[in-house]
Amino acid sequence: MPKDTFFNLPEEKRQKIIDAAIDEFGQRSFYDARITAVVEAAGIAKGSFYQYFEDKMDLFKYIVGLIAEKKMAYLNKNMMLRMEDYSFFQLLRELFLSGFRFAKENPRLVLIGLQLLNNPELFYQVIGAQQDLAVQFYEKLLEKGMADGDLDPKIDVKIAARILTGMTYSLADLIYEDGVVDLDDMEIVDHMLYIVENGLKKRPDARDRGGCPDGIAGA
Amino acid sequence: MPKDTFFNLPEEKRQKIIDAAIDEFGQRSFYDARITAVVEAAGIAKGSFYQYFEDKMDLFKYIVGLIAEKKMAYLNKNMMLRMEDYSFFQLLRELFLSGFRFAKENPRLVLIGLQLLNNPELFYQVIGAQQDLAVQFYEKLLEKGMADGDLDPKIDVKIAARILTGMTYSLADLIYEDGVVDLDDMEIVDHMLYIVENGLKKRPDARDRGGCPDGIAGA
Amino acid sequence: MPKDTFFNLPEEKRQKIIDAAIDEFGQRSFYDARITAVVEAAGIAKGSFYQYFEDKMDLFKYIVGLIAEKKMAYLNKNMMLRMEDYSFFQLLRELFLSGFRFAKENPRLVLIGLQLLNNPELFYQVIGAQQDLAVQFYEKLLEKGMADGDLDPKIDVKIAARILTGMTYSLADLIYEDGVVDLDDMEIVDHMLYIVENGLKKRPDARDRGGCPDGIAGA
Amino acid sequence: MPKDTFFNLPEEKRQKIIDAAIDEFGQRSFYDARITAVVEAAGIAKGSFYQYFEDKMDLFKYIVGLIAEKKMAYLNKNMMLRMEDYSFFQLLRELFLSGFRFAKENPRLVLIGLQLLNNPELFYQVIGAQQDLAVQFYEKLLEKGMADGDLDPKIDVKIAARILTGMTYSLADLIYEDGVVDLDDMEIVDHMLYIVENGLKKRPDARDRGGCPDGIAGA
DNA sequence: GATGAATGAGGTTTCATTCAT
DNA sequence: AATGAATGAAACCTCATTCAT
Repeated sequence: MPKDTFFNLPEEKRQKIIDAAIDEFGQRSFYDARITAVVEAAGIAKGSFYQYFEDKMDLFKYIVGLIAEKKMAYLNKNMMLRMEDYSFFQLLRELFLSGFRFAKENPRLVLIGLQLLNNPELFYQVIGAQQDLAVQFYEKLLEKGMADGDLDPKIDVKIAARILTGMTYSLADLIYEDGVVDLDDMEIVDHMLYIVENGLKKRPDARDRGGCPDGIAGA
Repeated sequence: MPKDTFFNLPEEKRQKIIDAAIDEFGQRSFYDARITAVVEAAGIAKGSFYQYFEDKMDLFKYIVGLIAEKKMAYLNKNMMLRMEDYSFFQLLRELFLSGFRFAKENPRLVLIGLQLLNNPELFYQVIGAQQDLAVQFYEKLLEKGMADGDLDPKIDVKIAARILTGMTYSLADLIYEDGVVDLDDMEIVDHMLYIVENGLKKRPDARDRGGCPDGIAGA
Repeated sequence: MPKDTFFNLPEEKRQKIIDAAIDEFGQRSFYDARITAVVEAAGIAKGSFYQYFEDKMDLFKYIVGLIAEKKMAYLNKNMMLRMEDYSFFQLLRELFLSGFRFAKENPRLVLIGLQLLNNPELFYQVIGAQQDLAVQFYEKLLEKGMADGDLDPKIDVKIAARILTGMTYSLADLIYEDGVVDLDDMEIVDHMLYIVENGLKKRPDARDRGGCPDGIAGA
Repeated sequence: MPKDTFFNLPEEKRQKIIDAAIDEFGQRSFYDARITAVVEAAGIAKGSFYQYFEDKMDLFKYIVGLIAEKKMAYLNKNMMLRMEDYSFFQLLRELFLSGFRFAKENPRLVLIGLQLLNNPELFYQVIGAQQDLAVQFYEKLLEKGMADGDLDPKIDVKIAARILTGMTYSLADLIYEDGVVDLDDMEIVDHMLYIVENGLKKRPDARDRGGCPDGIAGA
């Protein structure tokens, strides 16, 4: 956690430091990122930095926290507060859309997040022992969908949660490559969801597919 | 490329260096990885390292090449050579299975590969200008499946390719967390494929879903 | 250019660094000189050096600049500002004398300067594209002397400028070998000038020497 | 001195090593020159080098010796063997001409020589305590000229020897800058000699110049 | 005698962090 | 609270020289 001195700073200065840190962590890996660059961009003295933060990791954790917070803000709050009023697929669509919008508008922040995902050691230090929150959230959502009878009961919830989480990241990747997909935002999300929905939803005539997934195992 | 001197080394010594390098690159990012640590772990003099490799990047490229080579070896060669004899979903299953086995047996190597994926600049230096091969490969496979009439024609191939690539990585993630899923290998793959297959396959009565994905857009 | 931090240093410390640098560059070529030796002699931390200077070249350029500055200070300023009031040979004598005094009192500095002269590549990096200033200056001076009628018109100005420049360096050489010449400073200069003056000056009866230099060519 | 093994080498191989060494020492200072580069260019093994030479310095000394030898070869031998049959100025002209030709045809070798001149420490190690041979030679020559009555008796022999040596180097400098002087070789030498001759030669009416050099001292 | 791999000291440079002002 | 100079560990890399084959 940043020290009190940091939070006592005038809003403007604090923001400058945050921006500088995001810039640096967005361009270089945690280990490669330089406090020197941050303080220069923020226009503060090197010594001051250590009066606001314990060390480099302290700053990184703080920034990662901010990112998570900001990402949450992209969610439709009303919807999230009344989750029980929406169907599984409605909620899923909102999650994808908000993730997409966040990534589109904050590509630098996504990069920082991705860095964490693929560096378990770093992840452990920053996020601690807790499981990946996104996976947990999707698991909960899937359980609800299952309970509501929206989902194919043959699906393994844990695995489906992984797939959905992975798709969130795939979504992010699509941002970084201009022109790969020439649909507009909502369409991209809809195409993804079209596949997912078919993959997950309960269908009345599930019987015609036999004891899947075991049936597939024979292929 | 490593220098000739490296390939002239006794097998055992060469392997020790490779192991040391994999250890280091598996634990730290490319930029953070230390030649010093590699030579110490390998039990060679620092100067010797530079008689085997041009520099740190040279070593890294070599290791990445080894990984790609090893990963290829997990594929069922007969199947890949006669791709036209198999259905889309049969091929997909083989790809997932081989990816899964590789990840299961070489978790350290997967980590190094993942590092590349999320560092475009590094990726460019190591792999060169070529696009992500996995995505390209899945695109080709999907086009074939589409031509064979195995797939739902409403699917966007590029987006589906992303999803499948993403799932490959999700699969890898499952390795790192013991006990998250308590199914055995083939079952995990089958559960994933069950979802994917439902998501992608052509179904006779597609009409009952209306002009999806646009139909979904109204949700 | 050294960084501000260097100029903010207490005079004494700054001088210690300069002295250490001069010592090192005086004893070893630029490429061979060791920052390590400089910081040790100056009694500062290695890191500190890089807070004062960009790199080794930065330090070297600075030292060379100091030398040029110091050398200028040996010139009789009044005389240089009113060059038109003096004859060619009076000016030449002042130049030699100042060069001699500088070399006598700063033998280490002369060494560093000489190093530049015989390393065109280094010279180019440090001094830039400009021609050897000394040669240019002597050319100007000779042209003036020619215009004033002080010099033998048969002389080739460019070649004479080279000779004079070379003599400046010869003068410097005499410093390094104690006792080679047992005259005092002014006498050494006067003996040199005696030869030069006879060599260059216009003489009324130049006719009796025939079409020299071609006449000499027959010798 | 190189070891016997070196002299037992086939002529061709020996020459290749010499060429490689000259190339390297011509491009980089002694300290900066790399044995590695020499052995590569010569196509021999690193270990072999140390069977031919004691160390880097041993090679350097040998090369410098070769250069001196080669330079001597440019002198007109007949003339040098019968020095007493020629006048001071005839001999001087031959020396300049041979120096000029040598420099013109072996610019790389001159560079190596110049390196020595401006690094007293290196000079001492390579040439030993002996004085600069060129200066000594010019001193002898001047003494002879003086005895023969060719030279102005007011001249200081030691100083004149320096000037002449310096001019030899100036001559070398002129080689490196194409187009600075647009005369052909002999003309350049003649112009230099014209100045020198006027500067040094005895003139019948020396009286009209008063007690020079002291006369100049009043300027 | 020839080879070339092995060695390790030593060089420049970077940067997080401390500390005196 | 703010500053920024000082520090020194540690990184990459080069190269003369040795030594086993």
